[in-house]
Amino acid sequence: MKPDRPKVTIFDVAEHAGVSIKTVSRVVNNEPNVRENTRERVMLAVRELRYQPNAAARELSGKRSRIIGLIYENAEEFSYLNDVFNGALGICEPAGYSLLLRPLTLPDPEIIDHIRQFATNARVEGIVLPAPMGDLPEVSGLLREMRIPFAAITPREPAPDEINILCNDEAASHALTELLIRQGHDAIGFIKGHPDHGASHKRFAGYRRALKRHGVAYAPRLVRQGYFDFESGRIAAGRMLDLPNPPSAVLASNDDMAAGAIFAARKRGLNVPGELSIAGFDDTRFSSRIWPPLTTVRQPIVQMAETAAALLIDKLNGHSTEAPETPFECEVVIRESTAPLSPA
Amino acid sequence: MKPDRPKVTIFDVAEHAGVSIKTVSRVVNNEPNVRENTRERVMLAVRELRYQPNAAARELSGKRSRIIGLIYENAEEFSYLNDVFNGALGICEPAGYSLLLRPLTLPDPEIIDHIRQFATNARVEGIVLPAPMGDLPEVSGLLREMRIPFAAITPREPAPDEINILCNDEAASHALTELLIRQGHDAIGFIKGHPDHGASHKRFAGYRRALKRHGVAYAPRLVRQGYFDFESGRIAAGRMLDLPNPPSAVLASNDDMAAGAIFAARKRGLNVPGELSIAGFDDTRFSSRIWPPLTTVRQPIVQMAETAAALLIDKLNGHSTEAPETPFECEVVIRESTAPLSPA
DNA sequence: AATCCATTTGACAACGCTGTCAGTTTGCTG
DNA sequence: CAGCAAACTGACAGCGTTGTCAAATGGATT
Repeated sequence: MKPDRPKVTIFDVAEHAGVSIKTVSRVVNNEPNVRENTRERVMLAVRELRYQPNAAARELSGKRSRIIGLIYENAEEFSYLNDVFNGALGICEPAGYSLLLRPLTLPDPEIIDHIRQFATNARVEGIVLPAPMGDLPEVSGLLREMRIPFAAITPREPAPDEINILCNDEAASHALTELLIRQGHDAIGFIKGHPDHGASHKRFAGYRRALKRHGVAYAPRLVRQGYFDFESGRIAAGRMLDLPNPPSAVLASNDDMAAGAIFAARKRGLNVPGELSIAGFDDTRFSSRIWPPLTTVRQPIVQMAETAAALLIDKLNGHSTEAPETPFECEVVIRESTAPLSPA
Repeated sequence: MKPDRPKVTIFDVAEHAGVSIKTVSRVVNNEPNVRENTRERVMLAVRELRYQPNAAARELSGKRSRIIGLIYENAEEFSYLNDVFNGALGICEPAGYSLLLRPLTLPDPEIIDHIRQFATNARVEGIVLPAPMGDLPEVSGLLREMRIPFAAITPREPAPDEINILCNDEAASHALTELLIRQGHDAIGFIKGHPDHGASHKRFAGYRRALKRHGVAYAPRLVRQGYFDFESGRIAAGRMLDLPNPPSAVLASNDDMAAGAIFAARKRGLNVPGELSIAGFDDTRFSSRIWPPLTTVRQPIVQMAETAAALLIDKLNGHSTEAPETPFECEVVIRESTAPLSPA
């Protein structure tokens, strides 16, 4: 059942190198106060014997599990999770940390218990909280109370001493809206995101600011509530399109809803972008693969997750957390789902 | 930095219940030979003190890490991974296991070292290998040599005493091809999948068997090599469509390539399904959200991953692994990307 | 009541590492 | 070359469990 290879322990290395186990420990953990000469001798023994420290013993003795948790909403709609996983894993791996996933289905009345159990049972040292987990006050409150360091990836105001990774959603949304206005659209529909996500509000704010700046009247009838999923986008867009004076462009708060909007347009025989321009947000994997390819906003999710993990690990290791307080930059990606307002 | 709550240890519970620590251990681990009376007393103490066994100590002493690894190909194209994660996590969680992810970028010349390190360093007890990891002989060979139990999710012939989860790819492909033939198509293109994936061969075999069975001539010019990604599907389909006598239907070995095929058709101004029927395989999340929604084959990935994890855990716990030797059933999902051959 | 097993319980030694602290060596200073 | 601080090194005690094996208990049988 278990590997047969006789386990090499710290004692074997110590003997081989002619030092005490403590010295081996020092070398392996890069602690100071070891003569260069000695260090090399130990390193050699480590390599020759292929010594791999026993993680369980380390944890038991040193109180460091080297495990980081990642709690996420288990909604299949949020395709950005893959990027989050990849980014975080890419940092944890070389830093000697393991990443433990914990999906949660929201809303979850027992969320507190679930997280508490995850934190205790899986003995995680720190936790990464991609949106919308970082937006939930009960979650961040619990972790704060449990004194478990965490890094939230969400556009909320950074709390003091807490790691918070954000990007300029508001500005990107502003830019995207501006693009549509410049293309001649003046009846621009907006599909809001899930109200519990910080990003939803930022994106809506950018839209409104752009309208105001360019003197386009804000029409509440052209704003619909969505929930970041395909279906809600399809329904919200459908309602707007069935209006007496439908919009000539629709801005959805994410790509899933934009895809829903395209679907709704197609069902009504509308040509996109000829008769209706549609833009999304996120630049998910399939945004460029549906027809027409979506005009959208690309966020550097992988980098954001990398930064979250890196800062968290720094913090766990007691380094001063030099948070980069400038938000990450989003980028408007113009594809074929948007076009200048046709004279018709 | 760390939770302040004073840790409750097995000693506290023992004292509280008036028994020895060993008895507490027995109760907590559901071992036999404890008087019912005693058991209840201990359980009570456990609950009152909210005792949670220390995983590191357990592992150090008992040699059981309760960690399962999941090694996967880090190709963003394989959206079925989310289902695999969810299925496996759903089983591991309640069984008290943690799931550790290990993405690998293929081809990886150092794959052996990477896996060896993952297995040792992360001290996993067993490993889940979704396709195409289970298809790589060096991977299964290494795990066999290291005596690490694994569960492969891939359509290969089950090795004796090894857990192998598969579904009837071949039959599903046969059914899908048959559907197109019944709709009047007799020039049906086929885009093969990545040659290193067992599924590719099964799917191609089903296609050929259906052609033969219905007396449709097999035309090598209508078969192109793809690699399961969007781009390769787009290119392969493009080549076929540019042929003097293009096919009236194209069957792609997965949905990403089918999406690529739709894209290629659109670029050439072809109406799908009016002038070209396209079908895929996998029923990924966005298959029903692109236009036209894809006719495809749905595999019960979540269930397959659940079964893989469950059987693996059974094996780790020494239970007889009653492998369900009947493959899982795929299901043809008919949507709007396929239509009867138009008389034109 | 004495005897004998089967069942139940407990004492104690691992498990492999890091923290503590004391002991040893080294390199300077005067 | 003694004297001393600073730089190294090592002995040993935990960390919280489980495995081993001996001891205690209880019930059935003489």
